[in-house]
Amino acid sequence: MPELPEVETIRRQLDKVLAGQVIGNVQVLQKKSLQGETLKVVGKRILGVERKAKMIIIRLSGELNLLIHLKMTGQLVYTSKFEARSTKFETKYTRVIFELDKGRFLFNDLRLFGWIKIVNDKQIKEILGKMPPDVVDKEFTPHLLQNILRSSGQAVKIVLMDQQKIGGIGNIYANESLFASGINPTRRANKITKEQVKKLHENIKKVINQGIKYGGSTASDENFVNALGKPGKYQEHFLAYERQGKQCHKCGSVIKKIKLGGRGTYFCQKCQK
DNA sequence: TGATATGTTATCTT
DNA sequence: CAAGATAACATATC
Repeated sequence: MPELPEVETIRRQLDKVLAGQVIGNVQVLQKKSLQGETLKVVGKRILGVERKAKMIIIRLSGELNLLIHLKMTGQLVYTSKFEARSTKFETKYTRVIFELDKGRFLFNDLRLFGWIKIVNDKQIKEILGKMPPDVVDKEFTPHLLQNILRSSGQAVKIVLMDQQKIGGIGNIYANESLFASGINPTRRANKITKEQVKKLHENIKKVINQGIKYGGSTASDENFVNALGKPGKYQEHFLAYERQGKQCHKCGSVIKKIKLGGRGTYFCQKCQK
């Protein structure tokens, strides 16, 4: 669901439409979805929208921030005041509504795993400081990836998705980058050769950037939409994810699906060793 | 009806 | 104790 490319897509759009606006009323329809003192953000100006791994950070005046994690089914959607229907995007899963001077944005979340936290600059700094580099950061080098993989005996796919180790990769992009690299997802991380690590590093970057380029992905069982309520297009370019039973684009044999760490895992037995 | 899907964390097991 | 495995969270859909 929302992984780095999806979250980045939302960030770019939100930054464009929200920057400079002032927060008016905040409607909390589901208490669980918003943590912190709501009243603090009323009257604050939105300075910009940033991202770290799969989290969105909306920077506010007064050294405040909205820290947002969409988890699996969260959506952040914006409507301007000039749009015909003011209730656009509102559903029974709308959890929080932020009213602004020129529009409003909603936090929709079907499964209630996602959250918004109101935190000050100091708290944000602390939280972000503990996080490892994102796959799009300069610090994410082949050398760093090698160190991460070398120190774990877990299956490589599980390590790639571990947010404590690397930021931004979820199930879709893990499957796609391993397919592109010809590496079996079940291979122990510390058994991957140096050349394979280099290839994997390259392909992670490639796949993530493709994902951003196509505005993220909305797979068949997912509900991802961008900040304008539109689905992504990267699913049209999947080579592994959700392709079980179909032909491998490289060798023509059949893509398999297994469960790894409780998650759907797709790969070609012939191409990925 | 019950299995399945997903990101992250809590909790259990080795 | 740490690493690794699995359950839990919520709910729509097949």
